[in-house]
Amino acid sequence: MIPKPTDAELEILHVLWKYGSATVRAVNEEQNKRAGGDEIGYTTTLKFMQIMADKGLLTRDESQRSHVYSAAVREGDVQSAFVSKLLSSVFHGSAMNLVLQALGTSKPSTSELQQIRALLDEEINNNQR
Amino acid sequence: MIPKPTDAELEILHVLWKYGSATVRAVNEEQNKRAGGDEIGYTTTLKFMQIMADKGLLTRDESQRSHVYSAAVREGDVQSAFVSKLLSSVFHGSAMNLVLQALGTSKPSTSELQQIRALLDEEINNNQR
DNA sequence: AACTTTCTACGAACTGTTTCGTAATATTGT
DNA sequence: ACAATATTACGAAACAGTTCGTAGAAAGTT
Repeated sequence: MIPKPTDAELEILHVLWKYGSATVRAVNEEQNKRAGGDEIGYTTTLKFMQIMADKGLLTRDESQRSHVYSAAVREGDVQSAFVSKLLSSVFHGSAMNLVLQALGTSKPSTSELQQIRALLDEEINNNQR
Repeated sequence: MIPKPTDAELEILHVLWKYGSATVRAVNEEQNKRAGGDEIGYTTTLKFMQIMADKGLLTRDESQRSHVYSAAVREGDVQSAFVSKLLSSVFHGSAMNLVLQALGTSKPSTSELQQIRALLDEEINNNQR
């Protein structure tokens, strides 16, 4: 089972999922480019990436002086872990309620709704067989 | 904006949503009836309910010696807050991806899928107009 | 009235998360 | 070679969440 990342860890994972691999410096600069509020200190980013490597969320290549990190977990797996947690802790395990809430909360466009519908049809067909 | 409840607070809210209102004693007993692992101490439940009343998550009637608490937030609003947070922190704001992940993670039955599809069709029709 | 039980309030310990300062070491520029 | 800069590692402070022990007041029992 993969460890569920914290908020700060998720930010770092997003950068690494986007770029594939990166140094602490590059990740920290990307974070601060996005950041609205306070700047995130370099050593803060460093510390998290070290912790995450310990936890198994990241791998790193130490052959260069500036270590190069990569995500060790897939984005889909992390999303799945969060969805499972949310389902059990907030939705009594009902995926249907979650889906309805997601649709209600975020008003997707008609074309997105149709895409979801298409996926749903496929799913139903698979079940039938 | 309603404060996002923590895990322990959520457990208490579930009990109060179910029963409408309850004393600390009743909530604590319900929690321990469900609990798999360690018992939750009475004062632990009490402390949380006091904190939650301060935060505005609960209201309480102090006219009796045993104070009677009720949820001050609707379950749907709390679900919506969690979905919003999850969307922005894990799904880049894409409700569609969240829906797909929810369907993939939890394998709903065919009849549930059909219910969701019906809702979706309604939504699409509303948009068209 | 004295004893026991139940309740609230408060404080404090413990854990996990976030943040950064400082020290030690390596690299680069003059 | 020396100074300036960049990088890692470590430790610790600050904050939030969770858990409970103890004290004191109120109610119930004998």
